[in-house]
Formats: sequence, structure tokens, C-alpha cells
Amino acid sequence: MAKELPKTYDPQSFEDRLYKFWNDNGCFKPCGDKTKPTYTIVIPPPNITGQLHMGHALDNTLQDILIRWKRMSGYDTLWVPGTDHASIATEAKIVAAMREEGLTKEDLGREKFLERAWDWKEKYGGRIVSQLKKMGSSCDWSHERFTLDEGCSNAVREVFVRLYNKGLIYRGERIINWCPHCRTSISNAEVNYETQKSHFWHIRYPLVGGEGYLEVATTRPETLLGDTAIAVNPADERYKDLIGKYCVLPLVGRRIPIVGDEHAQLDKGTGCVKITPAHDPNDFLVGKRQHLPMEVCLTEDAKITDNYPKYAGMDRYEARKAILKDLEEGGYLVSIEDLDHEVGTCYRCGTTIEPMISLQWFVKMVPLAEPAIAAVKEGKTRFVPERFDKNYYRWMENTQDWCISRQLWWGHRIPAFYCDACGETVVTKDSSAVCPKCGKPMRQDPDTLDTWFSSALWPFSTLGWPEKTDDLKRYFPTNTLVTGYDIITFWVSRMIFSSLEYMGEVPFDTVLIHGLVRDAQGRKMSKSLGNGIDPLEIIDKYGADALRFALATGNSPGNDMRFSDEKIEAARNFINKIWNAARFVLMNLDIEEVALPAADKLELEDRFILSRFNTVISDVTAALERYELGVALSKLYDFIWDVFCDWYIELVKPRLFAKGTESNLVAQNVIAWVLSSAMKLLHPFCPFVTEEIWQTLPHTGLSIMISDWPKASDALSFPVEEAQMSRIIDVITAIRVRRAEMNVQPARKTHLFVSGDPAVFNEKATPFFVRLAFASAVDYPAAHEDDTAVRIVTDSATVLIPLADLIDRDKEIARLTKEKDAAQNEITRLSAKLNNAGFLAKAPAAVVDAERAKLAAAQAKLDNIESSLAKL
RNA sequence: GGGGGCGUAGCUCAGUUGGUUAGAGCGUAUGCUUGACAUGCAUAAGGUCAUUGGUUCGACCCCAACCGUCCCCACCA
Repeated sequence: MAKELPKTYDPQSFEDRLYKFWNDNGCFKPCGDKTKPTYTIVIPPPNITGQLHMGHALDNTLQDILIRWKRMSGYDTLWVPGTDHASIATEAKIVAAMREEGLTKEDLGREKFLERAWDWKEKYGGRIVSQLKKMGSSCDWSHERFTLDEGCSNAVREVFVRLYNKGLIYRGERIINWCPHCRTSISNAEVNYETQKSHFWHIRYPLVGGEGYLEVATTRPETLLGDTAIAVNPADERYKDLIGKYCVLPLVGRRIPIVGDEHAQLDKGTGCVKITPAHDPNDFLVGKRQHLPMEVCLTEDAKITDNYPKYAGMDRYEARKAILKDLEEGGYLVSIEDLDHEVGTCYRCGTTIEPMISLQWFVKMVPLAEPAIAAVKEGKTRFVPERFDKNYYRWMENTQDWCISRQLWWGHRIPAFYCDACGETVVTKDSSAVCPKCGKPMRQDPDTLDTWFSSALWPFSTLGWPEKTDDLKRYFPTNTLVTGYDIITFWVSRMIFSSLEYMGEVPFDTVLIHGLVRDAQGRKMSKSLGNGIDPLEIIDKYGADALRFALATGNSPGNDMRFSDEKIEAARNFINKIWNAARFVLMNLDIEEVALPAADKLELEDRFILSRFNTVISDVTAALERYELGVALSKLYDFIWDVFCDWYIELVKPRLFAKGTESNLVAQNVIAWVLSSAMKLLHPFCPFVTEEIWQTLPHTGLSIMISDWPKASDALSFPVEEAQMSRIIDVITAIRVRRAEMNVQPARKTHLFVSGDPAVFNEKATPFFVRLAFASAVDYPAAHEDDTAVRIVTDSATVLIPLADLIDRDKEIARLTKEKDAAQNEITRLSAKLNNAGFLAKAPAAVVDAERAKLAAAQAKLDNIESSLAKL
């Protein structure tokens, strides 16, 4: 006797148990079978700063769907999990937590601070891992990695040293983006721009030794303190003669030269630009070209330096006010103009960044970007959807050198050592370096690396690189990277150029891009709006399968999606539907094992469902191969609910209830086989419920997770019977429609007279009409004589229902006449198409044949209608 | 200033190389305790596929323009 399922679907009762079952049985590990092809995914490592949010839930659902599908499809699969130390984000959180205790980093010192950071990692890194498990993620936890673990750190040092020796990493004074709040440099990619209302202030700079002055416009009057020149365009007739002369810097009194430089544009403003080389990226370049001094006037926390006593210690905005006031009083301020200004802000804390001249480490990008662009152009790595390659090219082609040093403690320490005695610099993996020149101990650079520097190595550092490990040989390059479009520049592009540089090949063949998960109103989920939906709460309430279903359905690659109660409820309802269908099947099952019966034992509805299922296998598999996971899922949804539950189960019920017959055994086997196989197709999307059902059904093998993915086959294809069954279904539907229109109570059963193709419409169809079309009895006359009955006409049959009391003859005639007109219009339309020489000549034969078949069907229907009308 | 997405039923969205009379979920209406499921069953209403042209035997789909909307990139003093 078959097992049973509990009456209500309660995901809480089995999800955790099944996850443990899989884990205990090693189902997540690669099978290691060398005869199988490999399929590898590396997880985008979640930051240890927080907990799982909807973006992670989506990202990991998609990855798990792919890896589970490939695992069942005969691949040796590896999904490498892990977490990211997220240097600036984590450090900011720890510093904030310390502030609660009244502590600063400096109070603690580097060692103690790092101890705290590691404690943080244990706590929050562990939490996010358990949350990933809750989602059902089938990662191989024995491969779990952390971007700051020993292996990744070794990879980071190796890369740094190699790039340095190759001249691709250098240290230099450049203008960098400085965050005065985080007190560190950040890369260009970490700067967000936002529009702020501001002003152009027009200021006069008096000429030295003359009466006149030059007028400049600026959005940043406080940087005037750092001005070291005024630039005019050398071709500008207005100022040509002033080049080489001097201005007096207002308020400061310093003499600054007037230089000729292309940076100054003739048609912009007054044509004169103040040059602040230490605090503006463009001015920095002008300063280099013109050999100007770099005058620093702002400190690391964006206050005025002690060089300017009047303003020293003032915050940059305070100083702006004070300086403007003094300019006005001194008669230097000419005018004020309103302006919308794009201002760079720190992507972590939102503070307005301050461009500053600073000594930092950089990666030279152009030599790395070129092969990375070529690799994608050559199709070695493919973006899905394809359009995202434009983002990638755009960024890669315009990339500037990457500032990688950070004035933070939580991260990979830069493996550069300085000799204070002789000034030597050594870059080495050896942490106890002594100066090769003078033998004195060396001081390691205090800074750490941009967190993305280690993320860039993730696809191979996690597999053991720089060691030549077996994992690396077998599982690299990986196959699919699944990530959001917001991270293409930060991460995807850097992995590609890194992998090309060190591994000599691309890190993955496909990048599957997904969008953002938004709230029901389409807003971005954010802490400040308080509109975030916690995936864990959703799992508690609806189960992980429902969450996964809701995330995988109804969206296509690269597009944002909305998450709503409506959606999660629809998902839960579907799973509940499956649960109950499985329950029903099990209630009627007394076979010990499931085997697909020989074809000659199969009845019409069996062949119909198998044939439809065969199509679903192909459709779902094809959609997955195209990364259209939402399409694959909707095909399954339609099949399971509309075809399997609503039709097949209903059609086969009489046989399932008639125990002790061969037909009953055939029905049991078919229904169980289709259910079991459908669970396999659904398993990647809803792993828990499909496993629970599969294990309850008679089965062989340990887990559905490692069962074989169904294969479409000619043995399952019965096009003739599929079409025949469809005709019966059409007639049943037509009867229901007529009865509903006429408000016939369901309790009122009637005799049916069905005439049509005797191969289809014969006594074998009677149970279907009895159960599904309110029939008390069915006859299959060759022709209809009763002119007092309701007439229903399809293209394959005519049905008479003796409901004389409900008939209005005139209305019947009117209705049939209307249908006749419709059929005639259809015939006219199709005939016109089939008489079009262009169509016949150019359309594919299959299309033409299909149109001819339609015409024949329409003609048959018209004939049926006409003969019915003749009877009235 | 560049680049890209989106615009399809009241709402949220699908629509697989161009090939009937464009689909789903939710919502709405009507009727149902039908031997699993009311988290259900049956039936229905609801769309000039933003607009205008073009290509084609044939366009929701390809091309151009335009309107609306969202996003990304960018050093505009």
C-alpha cells in the first residue's frame, strides 16, 4: 500500500528535514564522475554586513535552479558558496557599533580592531550561510570560502606581486575620490553622482601690476585657497597677452600665474578658469602640464588646513560661507547664478566625496581592458540578455586606472614594504621582509586593498589558485555567473580581466543578468523607505518553495520585477494544488513500483497526457537552455494545473476507482509516472515539495535531486490520440458553455446525442461525458432528428441536448445564424489568404498546410451548423 | 551630454528565430460543498499590443520617427 501525505500542505514540517537529508547524504557535492561533463557556478559572495535580502533570494534561486537542473541532466556539478569581507561596508558597521560604546578605531588599535572584525565575521557570516540553506541552495558547503581566508589572501598577494613586477600596479600621487566620512580613498566605480541645487559664483581676481582683473566662475569657492593659477585658452584673443602675467588670489594675497591651457574653453563662462590642482581632477592635469604647485587646502576630514589661519579647522561648507562673505566684503564677488550640479557621493555613506591629491596604489587598466573587451567581442563570455554587453564595453573602453588602496584596516593588507632607513620599496609575499639594500627591517604599507580586488579573483581563488589543484583543473573555467546588472562594472568586468591575465582564459562562459526586486508599487526596496520584504518572513509564512516560485515566475532575464502578496499567494496556491493532486494520486495507489505500461495497454486519455507531457519536457528543457527560467516555469504551471489536474485526473477517475481491473493498474502507473516525472521537471524550482512528494510515491533511488532529468521521446508521442482527446475536450467545454449560458443547474443531468467521427465519438467517450458534461446517458447517432433539442456545434461534432423546456426556437435560430456568420467570415478570410499568390509562393509549406487545415475545420463547422439549422 | 530599458486586459506581467481570432495570475461577474484541493471547480466579460509611418504575402515582434516613463554612464570650470 502506498504511503500517504498529510492533509494540509505545511512546508515547515519538511523543508528543514529535507535540507538536512540532502546534506547528510552528500547530495550537494560534485559526483566527481570523470566521464561526465562539469558544470560550475561560483556564488556572488554575499557581504557579511547584513542578512539575506530579496536580491540575494532571487540571485540564489536562479543559481539553484540552474545547478539542480544540470545535476539531474548528467553533469558533474559544483556550486561554490562563500561570503565577502566587504571591507569598507563592514568596517563602517563595526565603527558604528563601536561608537555606541564610545570607542574609536584608534582607541582599540589595529590588532584589537581586527579581532572584533573577525568576531563580526563569525556571527554574521554564519547567519547568512544558514539563510542560504533555508532557501534550499544546493551549494557544496565543503567548498565554502571567504574572501579573506588564507587561500584567497594568498591569491591576492600573488596577484599583487605579479602585477607589480609587470608594471601594472604602481604607486603614485593622483587625484582620487576621498570620502571624508569613511576617511579613505574610493575608486571611481564607488562614486555615485546626484544632482544638487547649487550656484555658480563669479569672482574677480585682480591682475598684478595693473588696473584690471579676471573674472572666473566656480561651484566651489572654498577651494580658492588652493588655487595656483588661472588658465585661459591660448587661442583666446581676449586674454592672449595676459599669459605669463600674474593675478592676486583674493583673501590670500598670493601671486598666481595666468597660464595658457586647452582646458579653458573659449565659449564657456568668461573663458578664465581657476586652477586648484590638489582638489580637482581636471585642474590636477592642468597643474601637471603647466608644472604648477599642488596646494593642499583641505584635510582628510574636509576641513581647511592650518595654512590658512583665518579659516583653519572650518568644515568645507562652513568655510564656503565664510569665504563668500569675505569675498563679498572685499568686492570680489561679482554675481551668483543658480545651477543644478552633479555631485559625487560615497556609495557607502552618501557623503559628498572630496577630490584630493593623494599617494595611492593603482592598477593600470588599459593593458588589462583590451583583452577583456576582445574576449566578450569574440563570444568567449556571453551576457544574457545580450544587451548588457554594451554596458560592459562602455565601461571597459573608458576605464581609468583603478585606485586599489584603502585607508582601512579590515581587508587584505597591501604587500608592499618600505625601508625608512634608505627609502627602498619592496613588494613581496614574504611578510617578514628586510631591506635588500641596507638590511634594516621594513615597514609594511598600512593600507588595505579595495574589497573588489579579492572579489575579482573569486572564480579561481576559490578553486585553489595559485596552486594547481585538482579542483582548479576540473572545474575552471566555470560556466554560469548569475548576478544583477548593478554589479557588472564593479565585479563582472574585473573578474573577466583578472581571469584573462592570470588564468589565460575567461572565468565563465555565460553571465546571466537579473534585475532588481522591487516592492508592490515598483519602488526600490530600501531601509530608508522601510519597504523591504524579508525573505525569511516569507519562508516562515509560505515556505521556501513558494518564495522561489514567486521569484522565478513572471519575469525575464535582465528585467526588474515586483514582489507582492498577490504573487507569493499565487505561488503558494500552486504548490498547494500540487500537494493535493499528489495526495489524490496516493490515495488511489496500491502499486509497489511505478512502470510506464506498454503502449498497447494505454488508453486514449493516457496517450493524451503522455503526449502532452512529452511536449512539456521539450519545452521546459529548451527554455532552461535559453536561460528563460520564467518561461520554463510557466509551461510547467500550465501543464500541471490545466492539463494534468483539470483534465487528466478528471478523465481517469472512473478507472482509478474501478479496482481490480487491468485498466485500473494501467491508470495507476500512468498517473503516478506522469506525476513523478513532472515533479522532476519542477524540482529545480521547488526542491522541497517535489522531494517530499517524490519520496512518498513509489520510487527507486535516494533522492529526486540526483534522479535523471526526463527526456522527450517518440515513445511518449501520440499525436493522433492527443488530437482525438482534444476534440472530446472541446465538445465537453462547448456543452458546459451552452449550459452556463442557459443557466442549467448542475444537478440537472441530461441525455446527450453526440454525432461526429465514430473513431472518437463512441461509447468509450461516455464516461467522460457522464463525469464532465452532466450526461445521464449518451447516444452516438449517425444523424440528428430531434428538432426540439439544444444544438451544440463544434468543428468535429454536433451535440443535441433534449432540454425542450428551456428552448426558445427563435433564439436558437438566431444563435446558430450568428455562429454561421462567424464561420463564414472565417472561411472568407482563410480563402482569401490561400488565394493570395504571394502567400502561397513565399510562406513555408507548413504554414500553408496549417491554414488549409483551418479552412477545412471551419468548413466542417459550417456544414454542421447548416444541417442543424435545417432541422429547426 | 551620451547609452539603454520599458509602454500589451482594471492591476502586475509573459509573449520562444515575423505565420490563426494576442496569453497568464490577481481582480470582476455568474453558478457550484462535483469521491485531492474554497489556497478549490466551471463559465464569462475585459485588449485599435503608446502614436505615426515604413519593410513584408503576412508585423505585438523588424526599421524609422515621435510621445511618455525608468535606469545607467559622464571631469562640464
